[in-house]
Parts: sequence; C-alpha cells; structure tokens
Amino acid sequence: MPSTTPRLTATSLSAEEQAYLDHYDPQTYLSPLFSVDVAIFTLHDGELKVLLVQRGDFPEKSKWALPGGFVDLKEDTNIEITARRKLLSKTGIDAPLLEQVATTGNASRDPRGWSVTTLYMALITYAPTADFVDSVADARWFSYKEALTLELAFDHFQLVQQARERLKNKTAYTVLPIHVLKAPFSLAQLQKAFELLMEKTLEKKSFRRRIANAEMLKEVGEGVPEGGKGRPAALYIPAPGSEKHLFTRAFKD
Amino acid sequence: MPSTTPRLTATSLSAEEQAYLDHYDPQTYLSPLFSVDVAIFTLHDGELKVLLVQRGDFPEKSKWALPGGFVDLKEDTNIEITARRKLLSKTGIDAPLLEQVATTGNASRDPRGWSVTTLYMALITYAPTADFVDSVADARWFSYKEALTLELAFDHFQLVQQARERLKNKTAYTVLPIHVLKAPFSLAQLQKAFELLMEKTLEKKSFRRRIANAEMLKEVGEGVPEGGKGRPAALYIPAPGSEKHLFTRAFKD
DNA sequence: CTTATTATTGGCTTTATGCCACTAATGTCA
DNA sequence: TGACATTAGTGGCATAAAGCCAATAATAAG
Repeated sequence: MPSTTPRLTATSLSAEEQAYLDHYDPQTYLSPLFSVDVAIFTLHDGELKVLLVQRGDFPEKSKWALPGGFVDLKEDTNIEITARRKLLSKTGIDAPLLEQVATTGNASRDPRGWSVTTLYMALITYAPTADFVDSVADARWFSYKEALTLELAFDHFQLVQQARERLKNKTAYTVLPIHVLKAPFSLAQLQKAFELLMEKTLEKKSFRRRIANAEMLKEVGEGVPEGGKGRPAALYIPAPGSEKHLFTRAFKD
Repeated sequence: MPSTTPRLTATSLSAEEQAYLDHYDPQTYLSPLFSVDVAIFTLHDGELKVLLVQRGDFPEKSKWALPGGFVDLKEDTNIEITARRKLLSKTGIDAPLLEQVATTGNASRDPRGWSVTTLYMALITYAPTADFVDSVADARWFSYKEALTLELAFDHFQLVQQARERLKNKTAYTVLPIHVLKAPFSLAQLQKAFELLMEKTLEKKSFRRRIANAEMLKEVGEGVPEGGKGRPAALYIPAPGSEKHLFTRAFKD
C-alpha cells in the first residue's frame, strides 16, 4: 500500500518516475532503527563533566545514557536539528558548538533490533542542571571519570569515550576550549581549560605565544586573578571568526 | 503486530523487560531510510579518480552515483561491513583503508522520504574497471574534476566533495597515500601521490626528510626512474604499522 | 666525453615550540 | 611599612621540523 505522498524535487520528474514514487512503499526495505545521541561536555570544579539522563522506559530502563532519541520525521528537517532539539530539551541551551563525531550501526547494540546512531558532541559553559528548562529530575552532570564507572545504557560507554577522544583531538589544533569559558576570561583560565580537555599540562610561555600569534582574542581590561590572590590578569573575549582558526602544529606528545 | 524475535543480550533481562521486547513493534517509530555510500578514490594517469556507478532503477534512474545501498539486516552485522560489501561487489577489492567520513540525514535528499546515509571513503591502488568481478558495465572511473561536472544522483555531488576534503585533510598528517601505490615504489612516486591528494606541490627535501624521520618505509633495492630516464631510484615498501603514523606538524599553507 | 634527466644530499634560513628564570603587580601579615 | 607569598606576564636561548636552493650522483642517449 503506498503511504508516501509525492514529493517536490528540484527538477520535475518524468511521468514514469512519478508513478514509481506514487507506488513506493517505504517499508519495502526494512530500515534499521535510527537515532541521534549527544555527548554534552562542560568544565566545572576543575573537572570535565558529561551530561547523562536516566532512562524512564524500556529498554535499559533506569540506566544512565546520553541524551538522544529518534528523529521526528514530521518536525525535524535534518539530523543536526534532531541533535539540537535533544540538546535544547535537556539543557535549554541553543546553537553552541555541535559537532558530528561518528555513526555506529550494528545488529546487537539495541535489543529492539538492528540499530544505527549518529553521535554528536557539544561543549558548553557550565550551568547547573537545576537551571535546565525541563527534565530536570532525570538529567545530571557526572564527572567524566565517574561516568565511566556507571553501567551505561546500550553502547553508550563506548560512545562517551569516542566523543571525549574527539574533544581531546580537536583541542590540540583549534581553540575549541573558548566555548567552555564564560567571557571575559584570563589566559590562565583558558590555559587551564586547554589542559583539562587535553589531559596534559602545557608550558605557559608556549601557550601564550600560540594564542597571541593566532590573534583570536580581544583584550577588554583587567580582572581579579584566580583565587583573588596575586597580580590582576588581563581579560579577553573571543575575536570574531576565532572558532575557525587551525594550528599547523600540535603541542609535544 | 510484533515481528522481532527475542534477542540475546550480554546480561539476562528481567521478565518485565523481556515481555516488553517480545511485544515491541519495530514500526512503532517510523525510522528514516538508512543507506551507506562509499567514495572510492584512486590515482591514475596523474589524476585523482573516483568510482561512480550508473543507477539502474528509480529513483534517479540512469544518473551516476556513488556505490552504496541499504543494509542487509540479515547478512550485515554492522555498517562498516555493509560498506565493505558494496566496495567488494564493485571492485572485487577487500579490506583496504576504509574510513567513515560523515552522516547526512534530512527530509529532502531522497524523493522516497526522510533518508540518512553514512558516507565512507576508500583509497585503493588502481585497477581498470574491466578487472572488476561484476557490475562492470555500470561502474566507471571518472577523474574527480569530471565527476563534479556530472549531474549526480541525490546529494552525491556534496558527498563526493566531502570525501575528497577528508582525503586531503588526512594526507596532511598521515601516510595515507601509501595505500594508493603499488609497492615497491620510489620516493618520487610517493611525493607525487601526496601532491595530487593534497593539491599542492611539496618541497622535495622537506618531504624526504619527513618520510625518513618517520621510519615508515623499508628500502628494497633500486628500480628504473620515472619515464625511464635519469638516475635509478631507491624503492621502498611500507614498514609494518606505518599506516598509524601521525605527524605533529603540517606542511605550510 | 658531453649533455639531458632524474635521484639524493648538504647546508643555511625560518617558524614555532620547549625550557626556565626573571620581572611585575597585587594582597597579607608581622 | 616592608618582607613575602602568589599569580601574571616576558626575555632569551635551545630544539625540532619545515622552507629554500644549489651541489653532487647515477644513468641513458648521442
């Protein structure tokens, strides 16, 4: 039984092709389940945190999982919008850095059957989950380390690690950590963010030189230093277009 | 009507969850169509080429497209296997470099309805399509430039460019071009491959130093130079594990 | 033996990071 | 008020790897 209506395409269709589409049954080939998951990271209390939600339904009921779900074929126009919708409904935050990480699909990851998921990664400035618009009860920040000790739903243990890996790699040659800080910020704060995301300490001079050469920050005055002690630090905001800067060389190791 | 049979999972399920799965109808949520496409690249006649197939069925009948198709839910255990199957059936070549590039999903890319595709990229040594095991009639190498002048099926114009972009980026910090040469090869041949894939000329000394430092090649004697003229060149084969080498610094520009 | 052609290397320059010590600005506390 | 602790920022040289370009090496053709 045909169940799709004819669709518009850029070029007009031949009568023959139109007839084919009119009679096309989308269930001719059974498609796998398709979902989108989002690994939302932030820094807080000097730690990398990841947002998890507790599942309210079967399967994997009551286990912690990455926020995500199925495409709304009526409302969503593409999969990134699906990811943004999930992000928005869990955090109330719109349109930050949202990057596609990878797609996993196999017969065993979901007990309901052959299933495919596209994983996205987001990095946002910290806000307590209590501030989130809805679903507050079931969404929580976990330190990344702690998250890995939980028994996560489906293959989300692997997904979380994939996203974290991408986060680390991208930090090595972009200024991605800028997204996690509330502007204005000091260079010391920025360096700390880089270090947490890369899991390595950086040499102060090298770091500052690199940032300076890239011309990606704009100075906007001075502020109190970390912890209120010591010399005040210059404060910066990201320069327009800075997100796009790529370094041609990585830090050692 | 339930149409899945209960599946095995790593941990035993509660009776309640098992009951849920027994009655789970995979069509509760209508999933988008899901397919896999593969951009297969090679170098030949000093040009980058991409393999296209001419579609034999609606929709987009008779247009050129990337090889690809739907998951065989019975035979394929994961999406990379689906991609490998497509690669194998079009080229007869197994298990070369096969890298996931990105996933595109939206309501408009396929006239049959909401559709998602995961794009893979492969780089192989050249073999004329006449040598391919089946589907010879409908598979052809196009120079990359020419491919972009064709009216490709669906959004494959964008997909081809995405894959090519990834190919270029990866060449900048790996030894990926090794996969496109028939071993043994000379350093001049390898440099030429890098240059074609990166779309930029490289400085000879810099290139050779880089390769030498990486210790990724093994010398296996001498051979005739390019074009049969001039001093014979040393020939090399890839050292084991060389594919994994990462450079910490990119070439200029 | 000369020349054309391709391969390979020497050696200096340039760029960016590593290292580490030194100076600068501020608050604290005796 | 002056030493000291603390954090911010810089100077200066070492090191690593790429850019540049020219010199040398090996071969074939004539």
